[in-house]
Amino acid sequence: MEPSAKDHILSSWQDTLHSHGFRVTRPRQQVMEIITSSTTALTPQEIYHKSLEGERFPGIASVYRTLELLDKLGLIQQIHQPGGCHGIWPTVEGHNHCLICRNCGQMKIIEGNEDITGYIARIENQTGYRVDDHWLQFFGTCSGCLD
Amino acid sequence: MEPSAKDHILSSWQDTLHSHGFRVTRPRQQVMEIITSSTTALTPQEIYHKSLEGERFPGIASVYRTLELLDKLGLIQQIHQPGGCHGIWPTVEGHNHCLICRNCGQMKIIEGNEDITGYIARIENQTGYRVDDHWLQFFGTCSGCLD
DNA sequence: TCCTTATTGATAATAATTATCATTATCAGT
DNA sequence: ACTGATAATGATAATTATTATCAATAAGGA
Ligand SMILES: [Zn+2]
Ligand SMILES: [Zn+2]
Ligand SMILES: [Zn+2]
Ligand SMILES: [Zn+2]
Repeated sequence: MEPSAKDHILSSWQDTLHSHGFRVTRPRQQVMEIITSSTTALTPQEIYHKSLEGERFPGIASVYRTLELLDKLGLIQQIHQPGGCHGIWPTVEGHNHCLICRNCGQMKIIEGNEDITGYIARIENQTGYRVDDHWLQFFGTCSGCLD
Repeated sequence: MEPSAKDHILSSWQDTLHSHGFRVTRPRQQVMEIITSSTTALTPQEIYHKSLEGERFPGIASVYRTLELLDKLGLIQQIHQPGGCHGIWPTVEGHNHCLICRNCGQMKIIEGNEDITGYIARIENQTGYRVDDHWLQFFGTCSGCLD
């Protein structure tokens, strides 16, 4: 069985930890494993509760500490939704947009290649703002939930 | 002096409260006044602390209760940002996007007339999702902060 | 003005996050 | 593989944000 995308992210994250002088500990591995194997953006509490399913699990403080570290290293990002805003998801290289199923929470990352530069230029002219970033996210129903 | 846009929103909100059988009380008026006169999206706590500047002010519980009511009536919405997600802002009629200054927090609402329907169709084909809504928000620097 | 009752304020309870510190375990150096 | 320095953990206390409770108050119709 070839290594999955998840395994690739996991080992890349461990390399990043090591190369920054951070230790790869069991609690950190557990949290990273949960994040990378999820199909939905999980909250810190959800990550903690998932970890309880194992026979050994990290303390809640270590979950938060790991998330803080992964965030500082730019490995994760927060996903915002109308119903809740602490969803954790691996950072994807380059500009992108996310697509979330309202029903089951399943997430997809859309590699961003849309052209809204014209729209942005118009907004800058209208408002006098200089725009340097944007969030574009889509909400809907995934194919599984459509059936 | 002609009535400002803020006064117009305020009296419209009071009408909405009355027409739904809710009383227009002093605490509610204070919270509504703070929200409608702000140039930035305020958190519940910020709204409460601003209210303390007056000689009489609502209890923190009434601030939350008022926000809950305004939200239920669709009069306010939450503004999400990388740094924090409980910003309260008056709802604007129709589809729109928001533009936030990273430096001072000043907000502008852009009446949404962008054309991303082609992009959405492409995403639906790629992913099998049905997309029914989206968030598009811009971050940058306002003209005041550019000087 | 009076009366009904929706709403408030004070505060307790709950929930989420952060701080503290003695103990544990990673991993570089042998 | 063993050892030691110390980064990191777990348990728990502290802090912060939000919600629930309930007797007292005040909005607004009669
Ligand atoms: Zn958010
Ligand atoms: Zn779904
Ligand atoms: Zn500004
Ligand atoms: Zn739009």
